[in-house]
Amino acid sequence: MAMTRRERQREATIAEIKSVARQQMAQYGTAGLSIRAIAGAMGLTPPALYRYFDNLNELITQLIVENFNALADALAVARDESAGQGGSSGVQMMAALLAYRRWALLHPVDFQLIYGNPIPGYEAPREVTVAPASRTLRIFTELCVAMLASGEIRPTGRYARIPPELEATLQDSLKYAQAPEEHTLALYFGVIGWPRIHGIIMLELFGHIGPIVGDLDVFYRIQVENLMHDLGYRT
Amino acid sequence: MAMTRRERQREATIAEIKSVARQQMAQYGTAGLSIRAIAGAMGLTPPALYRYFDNLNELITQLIVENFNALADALAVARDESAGQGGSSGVQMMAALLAYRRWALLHPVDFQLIYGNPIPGYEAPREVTVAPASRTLRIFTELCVAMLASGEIRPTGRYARIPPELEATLQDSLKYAQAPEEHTLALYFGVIGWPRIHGIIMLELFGHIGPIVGDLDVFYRIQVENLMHDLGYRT
DNA sequence: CTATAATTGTTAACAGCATTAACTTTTCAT
DNA sequence: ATGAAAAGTTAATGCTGTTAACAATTATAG
Repeated sequence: MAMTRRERQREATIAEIKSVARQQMAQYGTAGLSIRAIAGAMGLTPPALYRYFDNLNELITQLIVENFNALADALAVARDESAGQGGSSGVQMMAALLAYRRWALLHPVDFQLIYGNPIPGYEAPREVTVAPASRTLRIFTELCVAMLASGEIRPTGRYARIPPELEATLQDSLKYAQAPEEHTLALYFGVIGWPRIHGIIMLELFGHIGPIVGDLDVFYRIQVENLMHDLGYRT
Repeated sequence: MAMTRRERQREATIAEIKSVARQQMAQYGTAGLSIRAIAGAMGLTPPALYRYFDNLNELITQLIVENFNALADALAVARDESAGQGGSSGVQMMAALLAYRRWALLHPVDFQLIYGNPIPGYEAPREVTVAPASRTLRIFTELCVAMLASGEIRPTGRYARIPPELEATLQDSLKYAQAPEEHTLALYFGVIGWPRIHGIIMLELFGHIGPIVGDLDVFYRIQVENLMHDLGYRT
């Protein structure tokens, strides 16, 4: 890992580019992402940036990857903090679910960059983004595994078993992720739960439900509790 | 409503602009929205379009309004068709919920235009978009009113009563919409249910859950049924 | 220590974008 | 038929990403 002086310099410049890009976006929205603006803020001429990125899309892609990772990290931190305070798997799960929204509200532009339609004409290359993008769901799923194992969640009724039409594909997904087959129900709970909270945040970010329900902190917390309840969580 | 010949011509031109804009967007994504491209396709010079729209943003805004209305219309049609076939309120509700996704899949770009971050640097003026944007939630809410009134939905447990912290604001929202106060629970169900299906579609559109669950038609249908079940719907 | 190569940066230019101003043509109404 | 209103054009401004050609800097090998 020994880096020459120049390599370190280069890494620093790349980091600065991303940092400035992030600032610009936070200030002016996803529209603020402009090669010329970044270069200007760094005291460079625009073409200089092309020594560090093939083009603007590549820069965006790297920002997206970092955002996916930052979100997943935030979830992991929230989970671990909860665990450190002796929180059960269910408590950890709720902590992670709350962290999902907290991160989205703290970094609305970054959240839109990964879960909205970031830049017109730009399509994120799946082969690069899939892995970091999957981390979020995996965290939720793993917590579901723990909750099922500990019996904190005792699913009943419709939620007690996986819909047969979906079971095969879900199991394949687990195989692909090298996870044990018994986790299928947990994965199902993951893909059920994730969109439930994601939709709230999406609509909140664009102001579609805020004015109606008023206190979105409370609303979100209750929906998290509703989700846990529906999955069979009993306090 | 008597229109002069010139007024009719003008309306036709405006309609053509929007139509071409829609085509361009459907083909090249939200990025395809370009004054020059539209003008080119119409055999006009770019500045000519400024006789019909103050600027590109205004055109986008009008497209957004039309999209909100088109989506709500699609829901209403689905609901009415179901009603015409003797469907109960619950069946109508599920028809509307399925229509929400169907419209999104049929018009992915239009859906992103209203529920994603459409164009960088563009922010939809709320005073114009709020009304058409609210129609969707209203349709869901009204169906919840009907389901509650007919007893098709008998909410239990957590869903039996509105969280006290939210009740006041929800009632205010009803007053604003000149709806009777007894509909508060229905409105609550609306703001619960809408994000639940919205999140699925958002994640589906960006390819985040498709590969995992496989058959999204089935997955979505089951989640609609889960939602209905959680709200207290018993077949 | 010097010469050579690699790296980093610059200037100039191209093509595309939205938008405005000034001017011309077309169309309608008095 | 005349004059006003509407529609469309050309020319220009100032943005954008990107490329090519060239200059300066920096590291490495002899």
